[in-house]
This record gives sequence, C-alpha cells and structure tokens, in this order.
Amino acid sequence: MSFKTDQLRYFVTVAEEGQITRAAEKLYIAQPALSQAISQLESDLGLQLLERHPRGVRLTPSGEAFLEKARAVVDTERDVQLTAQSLARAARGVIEVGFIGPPPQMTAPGLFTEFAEAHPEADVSFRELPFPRGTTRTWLEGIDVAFCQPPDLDEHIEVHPVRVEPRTLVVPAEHPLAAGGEARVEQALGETFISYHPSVQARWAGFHSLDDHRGGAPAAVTEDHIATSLEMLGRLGGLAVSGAITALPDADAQLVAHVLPGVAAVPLTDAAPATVSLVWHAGRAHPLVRALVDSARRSSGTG
Amino acid sequence: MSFKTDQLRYFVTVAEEGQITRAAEKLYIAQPALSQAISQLESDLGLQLLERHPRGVRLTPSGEAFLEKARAVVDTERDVQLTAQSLARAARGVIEVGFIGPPPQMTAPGLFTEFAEAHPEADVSFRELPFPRGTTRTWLEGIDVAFCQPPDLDEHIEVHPVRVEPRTLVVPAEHPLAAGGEARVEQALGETFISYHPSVQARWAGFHSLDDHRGGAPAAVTEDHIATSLEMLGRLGGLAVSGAITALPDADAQLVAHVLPGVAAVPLTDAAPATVSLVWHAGRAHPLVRALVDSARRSSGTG
DNA sequence: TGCTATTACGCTTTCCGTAACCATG
DNA sequence: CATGGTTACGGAAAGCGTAATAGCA
Repeated sequence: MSFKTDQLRYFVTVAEEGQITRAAEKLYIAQPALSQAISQLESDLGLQLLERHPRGVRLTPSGEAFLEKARAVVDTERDVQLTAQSLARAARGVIEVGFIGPPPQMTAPGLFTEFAEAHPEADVSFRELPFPRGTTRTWLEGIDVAFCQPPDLDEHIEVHPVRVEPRTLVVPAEHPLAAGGEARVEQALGETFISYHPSVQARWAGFHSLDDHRGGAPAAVTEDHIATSLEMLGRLGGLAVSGAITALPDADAQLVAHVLPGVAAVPLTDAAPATVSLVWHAGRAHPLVRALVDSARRSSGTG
Repeated sequence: MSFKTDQLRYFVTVAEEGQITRAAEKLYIAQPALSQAISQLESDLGLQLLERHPRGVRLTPSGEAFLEKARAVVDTERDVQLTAQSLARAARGVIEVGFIGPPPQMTAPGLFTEFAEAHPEADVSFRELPFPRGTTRTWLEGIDVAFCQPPDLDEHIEVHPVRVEPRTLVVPAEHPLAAGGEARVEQALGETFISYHPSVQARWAGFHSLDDHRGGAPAAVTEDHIATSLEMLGRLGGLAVSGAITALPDADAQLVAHVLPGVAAVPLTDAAPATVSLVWHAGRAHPLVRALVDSARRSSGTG
C-alpha cells in the first residue's frame, strides 16, 4: 500500500544520475541493493519507470511524470526532517546561528549579549557557513538563522537588517586607492577583484566586486575558487602579491586590515551600503529565532 | 536518517483521533504496534510530539508544528500514489470513467462511441460514483474522469461541459405540477424536496432542490440520507407515497419518468440549466483523459 | 474495574551486502 | 574486456501481533 522507506528518494537519485551504479555510490548503498529497490518500486506500482540500457538507464514517459511527483514528496519530507531538527534544538534551548566573515560576537556584540541576557536558558551555538550556494534554503539546512549579507531570497526566506554600513575595499597598503583614506566607486571599477567559487550565488558574489555598480559589464577577476571566509582571509594575506582587491562590509574590512599586515581598508563613499542581516527560513517554527529577531528589532529601534 | 515507512501517516492519524487506540483501529494495526511506532518516531526525532494522558493523547506545541508538515508529506505521498495508479492504468490502456446517474452510454452515447472508435486500444471502464462528498480530489481518487453535474471545483480540478440541458423536476404523475408539461421555478419552490446524506457537498446537493434560486432560504426537505444514484432511484420509486420531489438534469429525469410508473418529468423553463460535464484532476497525466476531453470538445464544436 | 498507554517477546518480512552472472559497445 | 545491470543468497533489523503490565478515574 504505502511506499517503502527510501524508494522515492532512491528513484529520484537514479533519475538524476541516469545510472544505477553512480546513484548507489551517492546513496552509500550497494549497487545490487539499489537495482532491486527500483525493480521493487516498479513492480509495486505496476509501472515501468526506467529503460535499461547498457550504459545506464533512461526515464520512460511515465517515469518522467512520476519523477515530478516523487521529487515533491522527497522535498516535503526533507522539509519535515529539517523542521523536526529545528524543533528538537528549540526544545533543548539550542539555537544554531550561522555566519559569514568574522564571528558575530566580534562585529555585533551588543545584539548577542543582549539576547543572551534576555534568554539565559538559550544555548547559542555559532557556526561558520560557506558562502551561499545552491538555493538559500538548502544552504541554511541545519542552521536556524544566519548573520550575513543577504543571499538570494527564495520563497520562505526572510530577512531582518541588523546594521547598515559602508561597503569598504580591502587593498594592499601601498595601493594608490589606500592613499586618500576613502574612495569612490568609479576609482575602483577598473581594478581586478578576487573571484569566488563558481557555485557561489552570483548576486552575493557580485556584491564584493561591485557588480551592482557596473551595469552588467563583468568585473576583471582572478581565477580563485574561494568558498569560505577563511579561504578569503588567507587570500587577503597575499593581497600585495596579486594586486587583486575585494569589497566587504565595513566592519569586516576594518577587522581584516587590523589583523593582516600590509592591508588597508578603504570605505567607498558612494557605493550601495552593506546590510548585514539576520536570514532565516520562515516556516521552521523556532521560537528563539523569533526572539533573536525581536531583539534585533528593538535595539535598532532604540539605537 | 529517513522516516520509516508509515511513521508520518501513523502520527497524523493519531493526532487526528487524539487517541492511540482509536487510531490503531482506523489504521488496521494492533494498538501496541502503533504506540511503539510513535515512540520510535519521537526518539528518532529527539522530540516529544505527544503528551500522554489517561484518556488519550494531546499534541505538544512541537507536535502541532510537526503535524502541519507531516500532513503535507502524507498528502503529497498520496498524490504520487494516485498519479502512479493513473499512469499504470494509462500504460495498460485503461481509463476509469466515473458517473452519477444513468450510465453515460445511455445519456451520451455519441461521445463514448466516437471516443471508442478513435481509440480502439483504449479500454474504457465505467464506474458508478457516490454523490460528491469531502473534497472533490478525494472523491475522484481512483477515477480518471467523472461524467456528471460538476462538484466543488477545488484547486487542480478541471471541468469541460459536455451538454447543457434543462433542469427538470421529477414529480408524481398526479402532482399539480405535472399538469402543464412544464413549470416555472416559482411554482416549485414551496415543495418538499428529497434530501441528501449530510456528507454530500452542499452546493451539489442544493442544485437538486433549487437552492440557487431561493437566495439562501433553505428548502423544505425530507429526512432521507441519500448518497448514491441507485438510492435516489429507489426513493423516486416511492415518490407518490411521500409527495416529495427533486430536480435532475433533463436526460436523467426523462429516463426516470420512462422507467418508473406513476412518475412524471417536468422541465423548468426558467431554472439555471444543468451542465453535465467531464471532471478530472489536472496534474494526473492520463493521456486518455486528454483524448476524451478533446473528443468532447470536437463534438460540441461540430454539433 | 474500565479505559488507555507501555513493556516484553517472538515471528515474519524487508532491506542490504557479498558473490556470481549476464549483456553490450 | 570494461562498464553497468540482474540474480542468488544469507544475515541483521524493522514491523507487527499477542500477552502481560502499569497508571489514572
């Protein structure tokens, strides 16, 4: 009557990989087990889903139609899974706060100490996030709320701005741009920028190379594949060597300039500012997230 | 990692019943098995979903939040299930046509013979449906397309009108209304109408007691609990005894008057007409349904 | 004592891994 | 003969039923 535990997930993976062997590896089960599971599914349904070919499998038309629905189930199931984990954390008083760049306690101590005092029972756990990639929902899996420059705002993703601050260039100390102490966008557009791993969301990455100020024309970029803050920090350490630069939210840039020798932070006077924000998935009912957002709302209201 | 086969379905049922024992009966499993399945789920999730009380169980706040998502999974899973069955029928060339009232071959022979000739490979199976109840989607489970006066048009339910015909009263032959051969709505509004089982969709039932012509005022009705066409036919056989009447699509009414002695069909000249239609669930990709609808579209275009 | 939930235990089926086999370019 | 899918079989675990146990009106 019902589907067996993993049948649908297995089928979706096979359909995506176009090959049972590769799907089995991805699913961490033996290939014959998967082959059998799919056959089982087909016979349960009385419906052929795959054509077997010597180089792999292909979906039948029925298989295509079925795949769409199966994927919906897998997705909703994943959603329950994550919601449950979030609820379980909430029940234990745990909240997972993801961040990009310096730990939020350093750049926004007020918010988090205030929150900790208001909720002494809460156990706040900070977790470094890679730069946003894939869908934001996927990127946030396992995280209750992220503290960062906003990623793509897919459906169900909500944002609350915590602080607005200049976008600031990080440049070698000897760089001409460092001379004035501040700079205009126009002066920076011709520079070469540190680039990101291709999987990083384009909009988010573009913020750091001022793409929103160059009207579609691409920035000159290096051939890096940077995907995390620490990788970026390491890259910035060798800034003088490459001559490439990047833009960061001001607090992050100042911190970098303070920590790394030979690196200067140069605020852009006329760039759209950075809006460091809380980002979370509505529809996961974690009360502490609500509370943290309220905290932020109050302090931005007050100061 | 994943949910076990029936955990979510079990949980939803328990939540709805508020009691493990009753839920177990509804699910056709032993009560301890269900108790254990729920405990298992809770421990898998690390999350308490239920408060146990001596008279049953109640959802915790987490349980409430979880229930909502769990229900979504169960619903999507049901949808795959039904889609798969529909696809399996399609693969075997079978199409399940539901109907209310006389079999469609009697009242719409043209449509179905034409369709059968155009698709000799198709194996059309006619199935009597109870009057529409619950959501139309649920009512249509296992049916590819229904032939009837349209039920509630929930999301994803599509309709194609096949023929428009007068709404016709079925009355005892000696009834004053039978005298003129036809009648106006006003003359019938004061009559007592045969009533339906309370689970029957109100709008659909109301069509038969002219509720759409009495502006919210309820009709005088009998205390029947009629839920199928055959029950209705039986009831109409005793029409003279009770004095109650009903309205049907003209073809149905004429057939009844022809078959049952002492019963007359009296078309209403000024009632909104009956629109006998094909009704199906979009998103179940059954090619023969498309074909049948196209058939109907062509014949209504031609004649 | 009546109602409902849990624990104990054993049987059956499912699931999956290993090994061996089959088919095609 | 390399690649990928299927069949065969055995062991571990899941799922469910029966019987016995526990807690509250």
